[in-house]
Amino acid sequence: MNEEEQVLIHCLYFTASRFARSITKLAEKTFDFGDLAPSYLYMIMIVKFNPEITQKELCHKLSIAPSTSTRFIDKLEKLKLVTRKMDGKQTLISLTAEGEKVYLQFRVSLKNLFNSYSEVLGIEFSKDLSKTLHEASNKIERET
Amino acid sequence: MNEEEQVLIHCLYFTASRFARSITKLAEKTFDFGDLAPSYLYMIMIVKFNPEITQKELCHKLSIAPSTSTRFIDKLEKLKLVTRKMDGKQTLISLTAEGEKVYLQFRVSLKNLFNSYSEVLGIEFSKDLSKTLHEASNKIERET
DNA sequence: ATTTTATAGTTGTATATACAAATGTTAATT
DNA sequence: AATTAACATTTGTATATACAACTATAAAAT
Repeated sequence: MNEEEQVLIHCLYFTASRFARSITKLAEKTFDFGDLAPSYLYMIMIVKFNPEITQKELCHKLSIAPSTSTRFIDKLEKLKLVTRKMDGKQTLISLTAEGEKVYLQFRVSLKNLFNSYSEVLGIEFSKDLSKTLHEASNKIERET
Repeated sequence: MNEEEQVLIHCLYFTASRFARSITKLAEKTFDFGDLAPSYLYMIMIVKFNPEITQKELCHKLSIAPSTSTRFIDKLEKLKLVTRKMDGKQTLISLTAEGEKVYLQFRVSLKNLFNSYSEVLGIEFSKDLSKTLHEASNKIERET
């Protein structure tokens, strides 16, 4: 193995970005929701479990920037999947009935996605890796 | 832990994207190259180790789409860090003297980046995780 | 030799995402 | 009560990235 490869393999920034690209491609193939990219579906899920969640809290749970959340919610609102309710400084987000329906489909797709990558990477491996990444993100976000 | 968190933690698409965002932020803080985002630096490194590399090969080594490579090279060419040489269907990419200089600085920054995340995640952990992600990407790209 | 097919790269267009500056709203200080 | 500071969200703008359609070149098949 040459030096270049060594560097690429050992750089977590590089391997992590590449891995995210690979698995995003897989996710987009598996999730067939017309216009909705996978990230929107996670937002829907979080709202499902936290009705009237504040936008700030949503950002935190998804690890996205506030401006990104505004754009996501704009789109979901236009599609009539969530509603905004202003409450002083804050904005509370909830699902519409249509949003609930999409959520149910999403859960099915999630299983499919899990099966797709588990087939390639192995079930236990996938679970472990996912947990590891989750914890590593927490550490980085806490410490920086 | 509630169901929502369970789902988020176990979905590799989600944890991988989030982790990539976290570490990209760290990388952007560490790499201070004015206009050049980290990905460009990796491209420079690969060209450094493979003078006259074809664009296709570059795409493969970086796992990026051809159109993305065109845009990257456009930018690097404009900054006079690489040169294009047409050769039939193919385009060969090489570093300029200025590109070589940037490469050297980049290697220093890479060490800094490694130190940043190793401090938070641990040295061995970081190395292992990086290797794991590298291999997992390979598997996914091979099998899909 | 001409036509067809395959391959490499580019261009148009779209999207997720971010940061910085602006806006609006509540809380704190004087 | 008036001013200031803090906070939440939005808007403007930029960027990495992708796909699909296009162009240009080379290779293969007739």
